[in-house]
Amino acid sequence: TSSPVHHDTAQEFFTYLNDRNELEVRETEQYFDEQAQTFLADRYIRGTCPNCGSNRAFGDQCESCGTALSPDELLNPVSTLSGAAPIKKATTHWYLPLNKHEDWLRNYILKDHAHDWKANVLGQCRSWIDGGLQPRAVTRDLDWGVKVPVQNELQPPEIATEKAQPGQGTKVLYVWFDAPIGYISATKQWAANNNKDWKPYWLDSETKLVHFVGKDNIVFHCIIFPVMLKLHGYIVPDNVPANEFMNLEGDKMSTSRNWKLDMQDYITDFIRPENGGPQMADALRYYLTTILPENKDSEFTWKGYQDAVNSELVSIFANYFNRTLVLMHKLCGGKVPRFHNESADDRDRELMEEIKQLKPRIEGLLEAYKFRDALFEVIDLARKGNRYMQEKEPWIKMKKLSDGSNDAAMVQAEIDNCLHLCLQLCANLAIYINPFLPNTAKKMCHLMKLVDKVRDWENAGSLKLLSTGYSLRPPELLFRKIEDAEVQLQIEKLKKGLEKSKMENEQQPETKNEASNPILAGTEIQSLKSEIGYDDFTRLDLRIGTIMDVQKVEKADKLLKLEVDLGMEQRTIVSGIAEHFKPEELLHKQVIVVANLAPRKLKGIVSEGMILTAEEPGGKLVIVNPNTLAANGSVVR
RNA sequence: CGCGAAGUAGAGCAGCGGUAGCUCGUCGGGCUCAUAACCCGAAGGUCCUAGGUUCGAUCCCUAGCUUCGCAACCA
Repeated sequence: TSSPVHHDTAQEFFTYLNDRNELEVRETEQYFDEQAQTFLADRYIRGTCPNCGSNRAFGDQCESCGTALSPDELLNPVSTLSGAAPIKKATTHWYLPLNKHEDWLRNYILKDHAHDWKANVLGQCRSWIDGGLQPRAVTRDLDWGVKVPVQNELQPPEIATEKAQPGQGTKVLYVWFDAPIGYISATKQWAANNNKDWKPYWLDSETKLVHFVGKDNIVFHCIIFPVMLKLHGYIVPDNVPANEFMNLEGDKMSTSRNWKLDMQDYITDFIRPENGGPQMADALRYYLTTILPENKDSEFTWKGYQDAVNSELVSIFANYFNRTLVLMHKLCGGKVPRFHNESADDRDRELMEEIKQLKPRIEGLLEAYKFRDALFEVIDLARKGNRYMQEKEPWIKMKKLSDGSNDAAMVQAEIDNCLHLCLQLCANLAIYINPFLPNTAKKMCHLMKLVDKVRDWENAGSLKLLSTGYSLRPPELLFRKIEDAEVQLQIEKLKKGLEKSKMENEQQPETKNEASNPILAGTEIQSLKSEIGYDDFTRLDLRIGTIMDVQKVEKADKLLKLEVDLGMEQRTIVSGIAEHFKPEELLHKQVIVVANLAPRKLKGIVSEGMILTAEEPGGKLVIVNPNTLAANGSVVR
């Protein structure tokens, strides 16, 4: 989204809508925090509720009485960023009037797609639409991002008078508006690179647009982006089969905490030629597909990975392929035996039927976005192959043959038929598995000396993929197994990474952040506040304290109630850090306390001070504390 | 009482009014061509809890509990 193509596309998109009056311009007075030099989101403003008198109401809603508010109604507003009283400032923004499109959205989602969208997606959308759609601002006052392509006539008046500060000078497209347009600009770029026309991909009604997203992304892809697309005359999503979340070894994945699967590590440990080769990428693909969180959150565990790979992918699928090829070399001299139609029995015909019928079945599952089930069907076909072979027992028949059985011709025909069918099944498996495990399919075809074209989906179900007399390469294993030690190693690595990130965070704040949008990278470091005098500084009374007790505050996600020993006294401090620290992590830790901050009630508890934390660009909090133990009550300056 | 989704065998998941299923794991047996692989069989479940509707509820309704998301101008 930082490329010129994207900037052009996003600006064109904006201009197109703006020129057709599909956007509303509103000049609003918004609260502005002079210290933080930023306009304040409703939620960043607190004050006294005009309804119940609670002094902890937010700009949009009072937590105490539940009344919906607007920031203007608050008495004594305070910025939660700096603690200062914000001032009012005029600013102009463009809004996308989602409310005007409610009827269209109802038809589009709740009627047209009532039966082919997933329940969680429909539920989420219904909740949004029924909740009343509001115009959404598509621009923001920032000094980075895609500039709003409009001349100065709509720039707010304060620009001329105030000295230039970051965050004031320019209007940019707000991230959520410009990010999905990235899909379009990416298409343009790709088309340019490949000598294609990008237009049909976004304009032809035959094109099917499908967004594969996580559950947190549903409303953007189902409501907001479709409205934008419709207004610009582009096609709208045909489906948004949102997945739930995948966790890792019992905890949420997090880049900043190093609790993640690192691709580079996986490549080093598994995919390097000496460690398994490209098939091991497929091993990961396999496991990930089997735990796809299609209906509920799922969990990646290395043990689960090992089990899935070893006992399903290797033991059932790859082993079937391997034993077939080995047996063929042993019993049929490395060539595909002929199929004796006259000797075929019901069991043979049953298997042939199953091979054929799998094609429509998998197609149906893929069309319904049931990838997990589709892959299961492929493995199940290999399972059927194993069963078939077990029942036919060609190796026993071969013994009979060498023992000088009387009807040798018939026995030979049975062996031929069994292996012929097993081989055709192998070729089919390569085609069926190709959409899921491409590297594996490729290797299978290589071993069977099949050209790339054979892997085309149209060939699935055919029983004539390998012709009689065709000689095949000597068998090679498709995958290696995952050893217990490797699983241990990966888990150790994970834990070490977590420790390491903790250490690093304690020593020095990291600069990397979790934002996926490149525009956000490196730009979240807050600009400096305005200069203050030494006197201002001395007004702060900072003290060393030790946390003696930690409790979660009831019915509050973010609050922890801390008992802090300040030497001369013990203070109760309520801090909004529950999402970043577990109570036991904080117990007995030293902290720096703002000791002379006016007491304040939070969730009914009087908080007598504030503990200092550092906020990293990614939003992660780090406790600020003395390098070595210091006496409680020590003055910090 | 903000909204949505989820809670089913040790684990991962299907099912969604009529004898509770699948994969893996466990146990027992068979086979030996195959990466100790394959095949057959068995054990293992108050289908979150409590009420209700029904001839009958895992499934429908109500309430509650737990988990995860969304909502607080974060895509």
